[in-house]
Amino acid sequence: MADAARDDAALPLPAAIAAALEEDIVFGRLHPRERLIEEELAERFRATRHTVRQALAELERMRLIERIPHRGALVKAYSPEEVRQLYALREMLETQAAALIPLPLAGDALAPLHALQQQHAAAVAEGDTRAVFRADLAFHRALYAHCGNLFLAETIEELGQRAQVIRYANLRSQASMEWARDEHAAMLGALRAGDRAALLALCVAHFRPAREAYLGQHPTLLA
Amino acid sequence: MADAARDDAALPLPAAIAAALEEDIVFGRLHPRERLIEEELAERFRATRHTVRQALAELERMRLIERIPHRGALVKAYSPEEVRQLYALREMLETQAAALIPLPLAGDALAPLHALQQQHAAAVAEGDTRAVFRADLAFHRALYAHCGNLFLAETIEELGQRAQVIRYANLRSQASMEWARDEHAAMLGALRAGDRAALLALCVAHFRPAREAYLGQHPTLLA
DNA sequence: GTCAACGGCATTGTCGACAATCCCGTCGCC
DNA sequence: GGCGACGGGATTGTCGACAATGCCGTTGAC
Repeated sequence: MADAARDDAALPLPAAIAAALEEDIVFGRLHPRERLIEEELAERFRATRHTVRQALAELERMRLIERIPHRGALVKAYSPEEVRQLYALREMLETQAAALIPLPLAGDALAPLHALQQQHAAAVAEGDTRAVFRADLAFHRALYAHCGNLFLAETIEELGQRAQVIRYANLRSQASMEWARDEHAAMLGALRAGDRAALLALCVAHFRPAREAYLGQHPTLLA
Repeated sequence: MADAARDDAALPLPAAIAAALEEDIVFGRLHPRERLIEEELAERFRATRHTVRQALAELERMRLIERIPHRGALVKAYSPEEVRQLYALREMLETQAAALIPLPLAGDALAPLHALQQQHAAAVAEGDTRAVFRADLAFHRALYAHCGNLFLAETIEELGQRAQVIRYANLRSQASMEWARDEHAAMLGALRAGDRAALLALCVAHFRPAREAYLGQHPTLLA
């Protein structure tokens, strides 16, 4: 079990608890199938059980946990086949979205993306994995927001959330974080240059490795 | 405001309330922007406010309503531009899914679909719009379940739910219900014959009209 | 006459306590 | 010795009451 609540004060309490648990799941401090007990969490976060309950509902909405009536909440586990299907859909959507981004991207549209990329790079440099995680999410959201279709962008984000355990398993290796950083930079270059083919290739190449690594590491996870 | 709770007993109470409200929204008994007041609903469904709250959370998850903290729940409204984007994504996903269904579909895979189509046809014959609505949902879910990608099927269903107000605005016209029925039959034919081109054409043609009708009818709905 | 501050009312959000459910070890019967 | 019924303990679900919030009409000052 992980350490106590991080002070993400300022955001509503249930959201803060959900965020903390989300990180616990992403960073493997809570493993698939592990049970989440409301009262324990309430104590850990010094909140009422009611508040914890709301946080669990939020995590269920994000599909990071599964709740079985009268039985409680489990960290969700994906079978290799599910991972393959999830990634197939993500690839299809992200490819489509990348194809829809107007190119070249105007300078004032590029600036915020660039700022996010810098944030990500800084977090990588400091080895602050939590910040890397958040910055990476923000970068990808901002990137696909430019596809011009609100629903497509939302769907991509939701599926990305579901895949978090897989996507961010590599946050333990400095090398792969640096890889991601450099690919982000390359994407910005393609956006600026208006090089559609390069952008598409980068988007696909960007998330394939995580899938492979996960499937290699959990070869026969039954579920 | 609509009439009292329908006896969808047997399913958990919050789900039953959510289903009833869902139908109210789909059939236009609750219009976009209309406010949902917890206590009124509690009285109407003879449930506690707590139960109603859960139902609202469920409807929010389905994106049929919007909840603003301390201000309550509103039936969600879509601007014409949002409708266009939503439909663009739906078209893309349903086309892809239809392209992935293995053809021709084996007989024992066809049978359940056929049964659902019959249910739909029966409901159309009786003019039971509620049943038509439910049967149509079931038919499409079963159809796209055959695409072989769980997540794609789920995503299609979720986006379909979000589009319900648009999709089912035509349930007030007997003619369009009969149209839908005939198209379902044609889809089954294409599945059986293994005619991919026909299947794709049907899937696209099947939901375009609802979009046009909605956009025509709500020409400048601000939002 | 206009505008800002106040206060009452409708509504939503949270709490603590209690009820319902399920898992699992124990007992008794065959 | 195996197996089903029973029951205790842990855990989740629900309730009624109370607190917090925001809207809106009213008031009063300038």
